[in-house]
Amino acid sequence: MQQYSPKNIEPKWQKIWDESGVYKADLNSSKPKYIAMSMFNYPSGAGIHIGHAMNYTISDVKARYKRQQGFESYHPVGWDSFGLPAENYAIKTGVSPQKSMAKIIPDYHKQYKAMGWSNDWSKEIATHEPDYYKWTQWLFVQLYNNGLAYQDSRMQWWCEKCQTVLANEQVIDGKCWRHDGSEDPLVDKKEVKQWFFKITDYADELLESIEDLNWSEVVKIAQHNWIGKSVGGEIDFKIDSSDDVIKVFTTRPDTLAGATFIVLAPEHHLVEQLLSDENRSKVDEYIKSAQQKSDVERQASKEKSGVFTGSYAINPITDKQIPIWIAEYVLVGYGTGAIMSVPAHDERDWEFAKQNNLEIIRVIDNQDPDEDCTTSEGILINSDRYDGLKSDEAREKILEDLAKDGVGTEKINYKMRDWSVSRQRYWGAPIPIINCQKCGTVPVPEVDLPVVLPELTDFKPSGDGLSALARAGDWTKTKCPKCHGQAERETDTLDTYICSSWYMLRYLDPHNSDKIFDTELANKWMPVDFYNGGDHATAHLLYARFITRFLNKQGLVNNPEPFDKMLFNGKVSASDGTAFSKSKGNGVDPLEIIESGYGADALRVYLMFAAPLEIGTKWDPQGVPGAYRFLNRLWNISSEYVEQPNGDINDETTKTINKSVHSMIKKVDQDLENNLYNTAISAMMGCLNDLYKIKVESFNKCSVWDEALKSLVACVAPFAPHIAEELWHLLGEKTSVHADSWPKLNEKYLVEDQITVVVQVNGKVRSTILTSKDSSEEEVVNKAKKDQKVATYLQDQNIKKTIYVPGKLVSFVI
RNA sequence: GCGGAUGUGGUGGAAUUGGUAGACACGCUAGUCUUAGGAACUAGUGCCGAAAGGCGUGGAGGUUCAAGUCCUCUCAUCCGCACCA
Repeated sequence: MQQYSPKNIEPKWQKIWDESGVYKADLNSSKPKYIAMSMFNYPSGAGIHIGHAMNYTISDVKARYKRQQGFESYHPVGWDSFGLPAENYAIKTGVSPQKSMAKIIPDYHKQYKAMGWSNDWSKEIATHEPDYYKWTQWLFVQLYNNGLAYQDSRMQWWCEKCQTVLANEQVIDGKCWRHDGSEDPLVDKKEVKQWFFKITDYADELLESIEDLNWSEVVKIAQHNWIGKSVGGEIDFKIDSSDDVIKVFTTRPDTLAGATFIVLAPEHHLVEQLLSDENRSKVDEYIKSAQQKSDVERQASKEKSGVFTGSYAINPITDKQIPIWIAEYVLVGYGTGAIMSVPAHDERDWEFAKQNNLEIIRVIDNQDPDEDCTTSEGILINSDRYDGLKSDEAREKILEDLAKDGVGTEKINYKMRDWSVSRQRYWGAPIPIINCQKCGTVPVPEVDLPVVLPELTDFKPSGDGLSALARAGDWTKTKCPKCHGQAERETDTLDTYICSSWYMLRYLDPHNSDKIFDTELANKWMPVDFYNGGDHATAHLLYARFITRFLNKQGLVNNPEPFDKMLFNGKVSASDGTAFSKSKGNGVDPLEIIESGYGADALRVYLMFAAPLEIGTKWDPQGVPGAYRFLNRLWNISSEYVEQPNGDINDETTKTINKSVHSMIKKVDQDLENNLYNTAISAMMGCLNDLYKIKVESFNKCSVWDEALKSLVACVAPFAPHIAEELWHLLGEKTSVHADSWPKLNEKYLVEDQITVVVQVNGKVRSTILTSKDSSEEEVVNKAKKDQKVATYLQDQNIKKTIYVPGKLVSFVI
């Protein structure tokens, strides 16, 4: 008998699968389709880590399960290969990202195959290839042509030394990643012209359709909050001794009379003209320090810092002068960048007023809570002619009156902002726009796509906030498609989130050179049946929804949503509960585990068994050996079995085997449908333990044992594909276990003749009795009473009450 | 602060509509065997107790014949958003 040795069997089957193409999906197949995938991989030089092992195994199990059930199952693979890390690496080393990707991606091929993932390699895509980004650019042009792409300015991190914008990631402890010495300056914010997609046009439909999504709740809630719809009003506050007005968004127009001051964001466009001379230097200093903080930092600090501008506005209800302040916690990006402060009815405003000695006026009187505690509705006070109105009446009335005077309007506001899609960087898809002095911004005609990214030797940004492409000389010079005059190419590139917002569609038609994808194929295969990942609850998942909705409106795909089931899986953290990190050296390398002899199968089983998928888990060094032991036992019983002589087994044993195996099948089926992988695996372990006990008594080659072992092997196959394939063949099968092999549940084996009934006395379990499944209530209760243990508790006392739950329990109350 | 969860043995975690709490696994203990291995197999393992029995799902109450599960209050931890006007 051979020992279980993953080192021998895993590479063997990987090669055979490669050659036989068992994982190649026929997109035109007449079989029912199933597509399972995990979030796009960004290829870095470090190779796959345990998080990848987790994510891709989850979707692989799903794809394999469906393939074994006879679905045309597609588990795609591709690379989100544009992006900042490759560019940073290129800047440091001078090696072009094109060259590093050409080396890195083939390494990933080996690693994916070593993990035993059932990817269809014939349809592999990579976003940095012109064949792919031609369509990313095409998509940009469609959005542009539909009025959904526009240019505007937004504040950006800025490094004075590099003369370039920085990503959040490139700002480290307030300094530029390349200029982080003690003499280097802190980074700053600067207004930069950018391209935007008008995702806010889709805010309502993205919000409304969330409830229909079959997604992990956490993601749905996160998206809901991210879109952040709030209904209120926009109110004009006239500036005293000026004709200008400050527009303010509020969800509480009813509290308008209590607005005792105005707060502007430091970047608000009116700040400059509001400053009195004595306040100017103080305010300038304040603004500068605010700009060195991230939005998060500005809003997180407990101190409600702020400065007075020296100017006043007029409250439209009370006509009182109210001071205009500046505070960093007010952001330009949300609402109008200005708020009316009602300290009496907003905790944050209250703190600000207290700290800065500002007036506080109560304008809502909450009724005595004793009168009606559930619907206590505030009544307006100190609000001039609105006194006595209920809050929600006042909201409407005040807005109505303001509207009549042309100084207010109803307004719906969203927290979500438009999607900034331009990057002043080299390693991305060039924005397909030509800047012409005469015609303005002109999209590149479809025949001229792709605009190929030239391979440079120097990848540093060009200063003045431009990408390295600004130095690409001839490349930038072109003719205007409209007037044919001299013109220049846009040198910004596209945000990589665009690449990943439509890739699921390209998976369905990866080699199409005429179209972004074939609509018929997309209609057949969309939406993606199963999608998972442990990141991007908002950004990527929202962008993919937005783009799919856009393509749907263009008539390119029927279904407006990209992903049917989306599982937001937990992460594996280090044994000490902290995140895995290179610098801490607490990482676990999946390939090392495989090569150490435990193999990919044991690693996969451990990861899927450790915890429910939606909950994270700590890495347990004993976990993989434990999973290995299970597989080893499966190996040993199968190897022993094929050496047994032919023979019969008795009816009793046959029943026991069938019952164990079929209840396992039932549980595994249910759990795989519901993504409860951990309990599916424990059901298989339980079944294997049963078979070990049975084989001591009766172990002959026969159809019952044959079926039992094959069923178990087939159920293990999605999790541990290599050992399953090996044993499947050992047990005499000629075709692969990875297609059309799923065992059929037969409920008749699950029927019980004898049922265990629990007997309670005064609510405590005192005994259990065995009864026939056909027994009447009377029979069961009588049997329960006679049970020796129960009888000692009942003694001769009166039974006040008897509760009978058929097939489950008898409960006596005495 | 707001929103969302989650609290079960030494550990990871199981427990349909309320109906035998602790499945499965790790760890540990004892034993068997030996081609001494990263074995394999067998038995045991919630806590207290010699046993009978009692106690046990963060804590305190409550509903019920019966509560991990339902209700009220409370404590703790984690995640998301981040002063959202």
